[in-house]
Parts: sequence; structure tokens; C-alpha cells
Amino acid sequence: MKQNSKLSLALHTLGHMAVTQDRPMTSDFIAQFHHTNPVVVRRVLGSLREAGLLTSEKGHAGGWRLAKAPEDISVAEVYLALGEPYLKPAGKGPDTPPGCAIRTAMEETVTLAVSEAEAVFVERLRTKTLADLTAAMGPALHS
Amino acid sequence: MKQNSKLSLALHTLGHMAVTQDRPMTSDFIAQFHHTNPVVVRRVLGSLREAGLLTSEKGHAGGWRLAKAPEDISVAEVYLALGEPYLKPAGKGPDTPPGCAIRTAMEETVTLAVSEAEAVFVERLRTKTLADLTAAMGPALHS
DNA sequence: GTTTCATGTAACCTATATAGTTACGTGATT
DNA sequence: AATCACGTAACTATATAGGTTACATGAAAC
Repeated sequence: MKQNSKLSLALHTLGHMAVTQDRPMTSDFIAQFHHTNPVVVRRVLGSLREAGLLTSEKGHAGGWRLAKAPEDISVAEVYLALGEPYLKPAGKGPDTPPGCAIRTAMEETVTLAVSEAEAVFVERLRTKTLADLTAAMGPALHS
Repeated sequence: MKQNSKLSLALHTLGHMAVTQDRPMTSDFIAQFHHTNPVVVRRVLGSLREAGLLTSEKGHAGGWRLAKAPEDISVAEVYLALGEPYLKPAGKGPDTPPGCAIRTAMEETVTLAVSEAEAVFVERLRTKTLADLTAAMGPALHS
């Protein structure tokens, strides 16, 4: 795994689950095909469960399942469920003095632009569902 | 300083320079009002010099100067000069297998959305110049 | 011409954020 | 009762960014 990898893991997992909906997926299995750790998988998917995108069950036939149909889950929902925007506002260190008007003006400008960019980002993701993505590739599904 | 602070430092500095254009500013002075280190200042401003936004001179009356008038420098130019987008594409770790079609499809979607968001971000910054920002605050300039 | 001042860079150190790991608990199924 | 899988806390490892030191170069002052 790497840096901004929560979204990557979440989408990769949901993509596979959209294709294989018959039985639940275990964290261990997911960890294998994403080359990461089961605990990390649980941490990330836990956020998605809280957002109502997944359900989890313990025990023998346990594991993770989609809580909704793939056509009812947009990529934006997944992104927002993780609660971690790509775009973080400029250098807002707590060390900001806090009295420099010039600095404040500059950062307000940047923060505003970031907000607008993020809105566009989410809007683009909102139009894509899991079903759209898996349908677009047909039966060529390995790994 | 903190995380994404290069842009913060660059804009803070250029803002002050737009107000005080008469004499050059030294890296030490800049480091003081931004609460950072002179070497860091030189590293960041070096990028701006390469982009043609600043000039630097050594020696007794040396330091940094704007290479253009404040009304001819947009915030976007500053951002682009730093060469480090806020938005980095999703988890593109080199560990990508590279053969999973599902994963690839998911990441293409995200990458596209990121590109569009970044375009909006730059576009917003393109309409703001240093002169716009310093003019908007009047003579209330401390720190 | 030598001293001083400022930038230019390389090399290294440090702090922080993030992912990975271990360990142990809970509930469900066999 | 044993097994399986999630739930979570606590710790470790690592990658990145910023900070620091050191030294070189060039320009102005003396």
C-alpha cells in the first residue's frame, strides 16, 4: 500500500464485491488481493459500514457484503465515507501567529479555490456507480 | 511550518514583497516573519526564480525582488512554479500488481476526477493577482 | 585586497503521518 | 467446546517533509 491508499483499497474491494456478490468476503481474502494487512482492511471497511455501504458478520460464514446494489453506490459516497479529503487547505499550521493580514488574505484565497476544486471532484465521482465501472470492463476480470 | 506549506510560504512572501517593493528582502528576514528557516526560504523561492517570478542578488544590498509587477503575477503562476500539486492521484504504489482490471478501472476514474478538480483549482487561482490581494486589504498591514 | 554579507547547495537530522503488525476480545457457526 | 471472522487497542516501521549545519560563490563595503 501507499500514501492515499484508503480510497484505493475501498474501491478495489467494492469493485470485486460488485462482481462477486454471492458470498461474503473475508478481510484476509481482501488483504491478499490488495497486498496489504487484514487489520488495515477492517479499519477502512469499517468506515464504509458506518456509512451504510457495507455490512459485516462474524463467525463461520462471516465477512463483508455490499449493503446496497452496485448501481446504488456512487464513488462519491465511498470517498465521503472515508472522511479524508485529498485536498487539504494550505499550510494551516497552528503556528500561524495569528496576526498577519497578508498571510490571512493569501490563505483565504487558496482555501476557497480548494473548496471549489473539491466540490468538482465529488461531483465527478457522484456520477459514477460501482455498476458503471464493473460494467465498463465486461467479463475480463482477473485478480 | 507545516505540511503543504510551500505555497503558503511563497504567497506570504510575495504578498509582503508586493507591499514593500522599494528594497530587496533577505532570506533571513523572510524566515523570521514566516517562522521558518532561511534555507527553506531559499529552496522555495528558488523555484519561483526559475519560473521568472523573482530575482535574487548576492552581496551587501542583496536579497529577493519581484521580477514583475504585482498585477502581473497570478496566484496560479506561483502555484505552478512550485511544481507540486495539492492533489496527488490515488494509491499508485509501485506495488500495483499490475494486472487487476477492476483496480485499474477504479483508479482511472479517480485520476480523471482529480485532474478535473486540479484544473478548476488552477483556474480559480489564475484570476487572482498579488495586486488584487494586497489591494483588498488596504493599509492595514502588520507583521 | 580583505572582510562582510547574502545567496546556492549538499548532506544530514528530526518530526510527523501513515501503513503494517501483534495481541487479545467478542459473537456466531459448526 | 472449538473454530472462524470481525473489532480494537497498542505498538512498530517507514516514508515524507521540514529543519539544521556546513561550506562554497559572488558582490559590495571598507
